[in-house]
Amino acid sequence: MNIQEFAELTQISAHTIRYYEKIGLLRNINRNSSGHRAFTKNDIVWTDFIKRLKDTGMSLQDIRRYADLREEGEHTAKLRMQLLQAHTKILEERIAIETLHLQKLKEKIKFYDTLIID
Amino acid sequence: MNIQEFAELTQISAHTIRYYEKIGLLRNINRNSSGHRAFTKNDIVWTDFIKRLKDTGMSLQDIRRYADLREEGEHTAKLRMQLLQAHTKILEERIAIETLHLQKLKEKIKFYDTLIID
DNA sequence: GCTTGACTTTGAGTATGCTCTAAGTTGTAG
DNA sequence: CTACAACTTAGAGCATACTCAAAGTCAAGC
Repeated sequence: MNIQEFAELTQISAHTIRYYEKIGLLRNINRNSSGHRAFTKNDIVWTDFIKRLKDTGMSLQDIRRYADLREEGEHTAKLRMQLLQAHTKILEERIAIETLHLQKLKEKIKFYDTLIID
Repeated sequence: MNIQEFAELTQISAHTIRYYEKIGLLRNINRNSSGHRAFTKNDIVWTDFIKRLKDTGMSLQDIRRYADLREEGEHTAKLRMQLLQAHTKILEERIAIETLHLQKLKEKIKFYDTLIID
């Protein structure tokens, strides 16, 4: 599929997709005879994973490091798993903090509620 | 207290504190006879609240709008409460999404685990 | 009274993650 | 065969949130 279809499916702009390729997040994207990018289903799977890492607060630089390891092959699988484990730990901590923040905000709202009578 | 003590207590650099004042997050900071900022306990309470909003993903611009309303006085209390309610909703949604991401990452780790035997 | 150190201001510089522009190429439709 | 839309690249520009630099002020200690 071409870049527009891929952009549609992944919900990432064509600009950003090219940018992701430029900084090494996307690799080995096929090209057709006219030099246009030809994306595959595998590219979608990988891109969705990039989105997941990004949405959970991983920097593009760190995602790129993961992509580097992926490129190096099977022998880096254990290391990649460890990186993912470290990341889930950070994520768990963030969810815990956000849950606390949420509770505090709700307390503040409750306090506002006692002040406002109308 | 001076800016260094305040920076220590709030865990925000003096640079950033001045920046926050410049963009209107901090207001009416007292000054001593030499023109140096003299922070109060109230400033700490408000700054901690700024941190909470920021840590839950609110932009400095939106925090500034909240600060504007706060400055306008009591009659904006209801509106501020509504802004906070809207923000808690966004936060709840984000926590839900992150929890899903966490689950998916753990599934991927489990999958790595079946691949790696050593 | 002069040095020292912490403060002050204005404005410039930086990192991240896009986002867009300019100039050019290619493939299909009329 | 030419117009046109969609692609290509390199590189500039932008928003956010800092972060720092330069030049100056001020109070306390020697």
